[in-house]
Amino acid sequence: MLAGTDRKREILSVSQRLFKEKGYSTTTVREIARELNIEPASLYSHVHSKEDILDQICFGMAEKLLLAIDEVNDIYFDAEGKLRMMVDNHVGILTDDLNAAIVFIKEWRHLSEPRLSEFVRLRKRYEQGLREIIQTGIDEHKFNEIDKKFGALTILSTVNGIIDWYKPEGNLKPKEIADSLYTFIWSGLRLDN
Amino acid sequence: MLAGTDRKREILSVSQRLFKEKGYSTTTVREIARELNIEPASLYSHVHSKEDILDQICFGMAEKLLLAIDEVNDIYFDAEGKLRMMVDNHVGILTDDLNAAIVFIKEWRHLSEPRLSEFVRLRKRYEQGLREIIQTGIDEHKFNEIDKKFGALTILSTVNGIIDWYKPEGNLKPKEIADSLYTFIWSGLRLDN
DNA sequence: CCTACCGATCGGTAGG
DNA sequence: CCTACCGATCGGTAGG
Repeated sequence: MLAGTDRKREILSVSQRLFKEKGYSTTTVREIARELNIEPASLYSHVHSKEDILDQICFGMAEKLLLAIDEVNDIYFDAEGKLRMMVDNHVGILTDDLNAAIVFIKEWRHLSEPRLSEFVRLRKRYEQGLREIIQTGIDEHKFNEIDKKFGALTILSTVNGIIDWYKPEGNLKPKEIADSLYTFIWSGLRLDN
Repeated sequence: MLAGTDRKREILSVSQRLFKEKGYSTTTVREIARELNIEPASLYSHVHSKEDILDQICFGMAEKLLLAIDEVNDIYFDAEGKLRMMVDNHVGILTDDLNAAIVFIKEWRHLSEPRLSEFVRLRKRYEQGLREIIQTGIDEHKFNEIDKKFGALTILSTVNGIIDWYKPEGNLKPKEIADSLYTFIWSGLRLDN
């Protein structure tokens, strides 16, 4: 299977949690190994390097999000539908794998070249997808002639912000968060009329 | 003076830039020293430790922001005025010292106890100030009965998001950014009528 | 998956 | 602000 062996998935899972708690740089391969009750050297049978782990977390999330936004822009035709589904997908993907999402958003810059540039390219493609949604709204005379880049980045930081406070065991469910955020963003962009 | 000697301010300035570029953990005291053309050991005449540098950056920004939001809640009486001035202050403080702002927002968790807890307390006080603004709007029947905590955190991530793309040499000035963000947030929270 | 190990580098101190 | 230095720890490899 694509996700690798059981052991490999365990390594990724433990690493995500540690990278989230202490940051990538501060987490040591010794800590990861200890949580798995194996020797540090044994990790290297499953991953090429510490950065390899970060790489798989970051690109895994990036691919999920890109797939989702491409689907939105393929299927929906009006801005309202596009925005609603985009926010719903985005919140769903982040909350579904919160540790990975936090690492993806906060630790990607510790990737080294050439993967760093490849990652930045994927992120730009996502922003481009967001701009397409905003452009649809402008064409429909629903949105202000807002600077599309400004709008895309503002939407992104608004939805990504949930990772700092979302708690799976809390009473605010992903679907409700997505609904609130959609309303907030839609109203914020909407032309007054 | 409060900011310390010239040399100390140079150390903070160089550290802010390096912490922003590479993250706190990945930056070494040797790199900081090299940029100042001194030996690593010489840094310790001006700061107690590497963490001491991070401490001063994080608490410096926190104090500026707290002072500003307290002023807003003291002076302005209606939600529109409060929100407008809060966004303006917040964007102004972040953009005025962008490197420090980025470190403040992204690296504070590398503080160790007991300073870490003190920092978190300051951040909670700021969120409390934001909730006070939202409450004012609810009392005036301008805002939806939005969950105040959700609203405060969403506002925060929306305004903080600018640090990821703001460029001092760009054509979008802090005042314009603040105006756009204010409109976005105000409309997003506003009751439809 | 383990034992045994390595070169590099880390933050920081002593003493001037 | 420098010279000289230290104990600790890092990511990773060889070889089984």
